[in-house]
Amino acid sequence: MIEQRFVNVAIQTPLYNTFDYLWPFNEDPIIGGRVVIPFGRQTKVGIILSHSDKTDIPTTKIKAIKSIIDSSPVFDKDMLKMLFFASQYYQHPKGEVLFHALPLLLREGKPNELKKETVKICRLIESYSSNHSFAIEAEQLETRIADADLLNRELKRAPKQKNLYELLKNSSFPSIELKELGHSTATINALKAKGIIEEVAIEVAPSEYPADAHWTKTYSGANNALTLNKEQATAVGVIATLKENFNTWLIEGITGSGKTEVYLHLIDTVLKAGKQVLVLIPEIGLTPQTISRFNARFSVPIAMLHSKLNDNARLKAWQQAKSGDIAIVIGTRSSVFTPFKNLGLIIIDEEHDSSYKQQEGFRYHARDIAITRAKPLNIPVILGTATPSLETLHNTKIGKFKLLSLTKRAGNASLPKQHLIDLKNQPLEAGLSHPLIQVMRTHLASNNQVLLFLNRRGYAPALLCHECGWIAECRHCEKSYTLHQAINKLRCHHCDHQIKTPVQCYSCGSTQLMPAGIGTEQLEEKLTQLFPGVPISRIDRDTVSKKGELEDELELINQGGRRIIVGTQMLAKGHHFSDVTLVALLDVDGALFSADFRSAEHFGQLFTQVSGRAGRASKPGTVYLQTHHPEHPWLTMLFKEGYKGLSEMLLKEREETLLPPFSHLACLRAESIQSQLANQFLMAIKNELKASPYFDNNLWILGPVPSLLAKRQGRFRWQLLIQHKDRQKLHQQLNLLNAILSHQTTGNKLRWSLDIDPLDN
DNA sequence: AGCACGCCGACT
DNA sequence: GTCGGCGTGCTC
Repeated sequence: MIEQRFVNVAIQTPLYNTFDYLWPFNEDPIIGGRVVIPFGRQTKVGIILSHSDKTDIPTTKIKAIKSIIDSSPVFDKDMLKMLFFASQYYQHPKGEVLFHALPLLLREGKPNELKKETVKICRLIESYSSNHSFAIEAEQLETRIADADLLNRELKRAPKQKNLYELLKNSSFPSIELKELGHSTATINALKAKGIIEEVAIEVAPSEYPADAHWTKTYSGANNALTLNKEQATAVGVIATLKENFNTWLIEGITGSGKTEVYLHLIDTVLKAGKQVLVLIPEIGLTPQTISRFNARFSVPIAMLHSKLNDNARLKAWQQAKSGDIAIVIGTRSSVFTPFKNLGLIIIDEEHDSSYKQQEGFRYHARDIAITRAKPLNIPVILGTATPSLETLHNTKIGKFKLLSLTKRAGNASLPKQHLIDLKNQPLEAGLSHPLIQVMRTHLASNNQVLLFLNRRGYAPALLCHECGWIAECRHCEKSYTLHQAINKLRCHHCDHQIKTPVQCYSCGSTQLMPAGIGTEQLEEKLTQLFPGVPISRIDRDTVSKKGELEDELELINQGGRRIIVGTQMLAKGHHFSDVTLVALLDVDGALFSADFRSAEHFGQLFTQVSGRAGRASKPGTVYLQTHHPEHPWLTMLFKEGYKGLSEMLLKEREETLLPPFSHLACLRAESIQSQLANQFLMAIKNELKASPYFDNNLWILGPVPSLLAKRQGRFRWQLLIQHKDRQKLHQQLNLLNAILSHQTTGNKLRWSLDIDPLDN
């Protein structure tokens, strides 16, 4: 009897099961390797998960693997295990999760080979090389010596050329990529002209470095490291001594306390141990300053994974991290799936940042994935932020994470002084109160810069009829259009719809249409009137949409070419302005009365981050906040005890109301063109769930309720909030929910998605 | 998600 | 007569 072999394969498809195939080859299947398979009428790429000599699938259905792509796995055991866990945790199909973790070219079945590169190198012309191991005949030896004498004479008055010649002669590499070593083209050309060296283009595979040139062998410590203060040194010391253990550390460091310097010192100790480092940063956090800071500090190969990288570069970084040729990977959310040969440390900067959560498809949280990855590797994870998320803070309290605080600002810079301006009954000029305008004048008069934060782009958030009260609304989203006066258009900020600004009211025909509310465009206009001749910079998605425009504008600001800076959310992160002495938040009242239970937390984080943009040792900063509710408890707490105090207060509230992190959430969302379909679908699901014999009565189901944005792009959106005090039990119920969902035939009239640990609700 | 099959309206 | 609309069902 002939032994049959079968393999279980994951395929990129929204199906929750994996598929068995006949293994028609003599060689053994490689777990985690890719294969080409027939799938329905299509041909697809699959990943082998396991193999066996039997299958439950009837033999008539079984098809054979078409071909083998990989001779070694694209995922190692740890990675596969982590991805299986993620698939289960986020209730997302295995195939989708696995393929999501691969670079695009590998998903498509392209070979996983290190692409050879053409490198221009210089080397000694044969007769001048001393690196021959074969026997040299006597007369050849004599000419060789003569050549050497000639060389010495010829290069006597050209020390740089001689230097280069000696380097090539004595180096363990017979050839060298010269630009890297800083030899001028003049030196190279001179030696070329003398017929001593030649320039050739050769093909090299990135991993074929001579073993002694690999960074693990050559790394001898960081360059230009700064001296740490006591707190920083303690943090580095504590983490470094435990770096062979899994631990999640929260470095809670106020703005300017030098978190990054702590990261850099720790990276140094990990690199010295020959291990690699993964640094995760928020979506817009990869500034040119960050890049140059890392490059200046570490003479090791570093990969920066940003959104504008092409597929080949992405694949190359993936391969080089996997082979161990790259020492440090710095990247956004998706970089958490980068494979490593010998990972020694994961750093997550600005841990509270919501861009770590994927908001569509496979809705993972990169911070939580990072922690699951680090555990079996027994390596530390470092979360750094001035404003920790309540989840993280809670984890430090229950001892799951270890807390390290940095409370001192570098160079003894003091924290900005904070003031509230009560807007009640105040006359306003484009949202600016007179006291604020006065303060601005004094700061500008002493030659300082002023930063105004207004989280609303455009001219005005609404266009209103003065006679009948009609508001111009996007019919796809049922939200008011934002007026963009410069382009004379009304734009919907929830979908891409835009129309020409109407001259007449659609309802009563009146021509008395007026902008309502203030956006950055209007604020900028007003400022040019209030402060004639003062150069203003407006930074929002409308003014700095193209790549590099933001950098150029920031450069201009830091050179002193701008005096007033107006900006949205974009300004809250990363960039520091050392000549800004006044920061003002113009209108944050919306955040105080939002329906989202995370609103207070996010507001506290935003306020703290924006405040941190200003001031330095010699020029202390001042922060003003305008509000109609100066007595609001969140503001009172924030001004009295800062984010620390606010977050403690909010944690207590969450505990009393049993909201995360004191319970766990999942959100089932549905949307449909038909107004009631999504609502009815969710109701039916809820009923079926409750009718199940496995239903847990401690599971709370809230809804169906309309989403915060109840209509978007012409679709009505509803949601079901699912909550349980116990994480494990929530997941048992989610498995049940998923079983119900998977036998649902919804067709294309309705779209649904399940979000575990949702951030927006 | 693809991709087929299948059953009803306006066209060279 | 048939081209093609998208409803439904399947993928080892």
